[in-house]
Amino acid sequence: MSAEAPRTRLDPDAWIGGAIELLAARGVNAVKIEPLARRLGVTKGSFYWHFKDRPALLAAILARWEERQTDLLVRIAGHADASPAERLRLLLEMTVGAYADPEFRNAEIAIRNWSRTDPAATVAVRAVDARRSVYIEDFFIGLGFTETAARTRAGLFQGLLLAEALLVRDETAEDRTARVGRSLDLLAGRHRDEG
Amino acid sequence: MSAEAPRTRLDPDAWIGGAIELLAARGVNAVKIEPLARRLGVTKGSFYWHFKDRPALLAAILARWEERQTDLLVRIAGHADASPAERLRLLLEMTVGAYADPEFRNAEIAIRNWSRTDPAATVAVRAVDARRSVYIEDFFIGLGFTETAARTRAGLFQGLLLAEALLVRDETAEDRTARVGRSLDLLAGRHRDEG
DNA sequence: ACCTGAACACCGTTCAAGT
DNA sequence: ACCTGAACACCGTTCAAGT
Repeated sequence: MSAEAPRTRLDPDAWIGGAIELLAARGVNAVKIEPLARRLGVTKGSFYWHFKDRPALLAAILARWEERQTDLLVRIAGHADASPAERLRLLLEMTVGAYADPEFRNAEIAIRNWSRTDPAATVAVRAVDARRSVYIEDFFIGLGFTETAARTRAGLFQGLLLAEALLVRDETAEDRTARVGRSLDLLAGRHRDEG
Repeated sequence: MSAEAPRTRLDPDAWIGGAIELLAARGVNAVKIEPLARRLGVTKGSFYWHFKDRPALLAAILARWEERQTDLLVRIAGHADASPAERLRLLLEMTVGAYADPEFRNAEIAIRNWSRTDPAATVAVRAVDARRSVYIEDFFIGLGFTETAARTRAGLFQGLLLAEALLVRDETAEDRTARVGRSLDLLAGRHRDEG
């Protein structure tokens, strides 16, 4: 019935979504109430209706990230037809590759660095890493490695995950894909790269 | 001749040193003029005698880091008696391990995250990574791998470097050392961890 | 040559008041 | 139920003035 311009009325999710965009683009410290309010078309005072303060917003971001990472492992588990090696590749591509959730692909490293200085972020990262570790180790055990060997290789896989997210490389997309493929083959015990 | 209390008079290096402490402890965005001035016992106004502005201080930090990383590669090259595998372990330990320069050990990841949002930091990180890559690849080539295989393994080694710097693990120091040892053995082509 | 002190702009937080 | 607007504290930057 109303003919007036749509008044901007927000819910906490809208603030969290906007906050994650800022986080991914420019780090935790760019997640500021006033610029965020401007982006959302409201005054900064209204933020405090939805959240107690800035730390409460940051906690909500972490909760959303943890949820998403857990979902991801569940989704991969759903690929009943995929081999352990294919699941590893899926995990890599869904975390840092082309199939990664764009909302979080760039947020991953921002969150990881944030965790160096904020105990709340440390807890979230530790939880996600621990879940990933168990998952990845199980893959390698599924490939026939001993528990010790699986832990070693899982550590290297997680390193690869981080390196792909973090390192700036002068490399074409094809070269990257090929190199990642050889890396996974190496970790999985095949040695196609030796030739 | 003067009997007065030592007046606090600083040079640019003193500001850079204090800035790196803040960077390592709490990230780039904690490198703020006013708190830094307080730590150094002067007023913030005096900062602008030594530096044009905050970006100029940040640029000086990056220059110092690049210098240090280059020095590190040179120092390792000086270990004429060390095998390629031992050099890799040295690089790892001097970058993230117990032998790392304490001024920069914690700054490493802070700088890397910083590079996601600041082009000047991107340039510095890219330069350091490129130099490290060449160096590490040469180690693997020295171990008898083809260029392609060396590049693959160098990528995994850099990942390991990042993982050790970044990941929060529930692991004793002994377990960590053993796992890192097995990781290096695996990358170097030995397979002691299979047993 | 280096530092102080006062000034102004920007963001976090609060809160009384609006709709 | 959600938003505005004004208020106050903190940090970046400038600059005239001190020693």
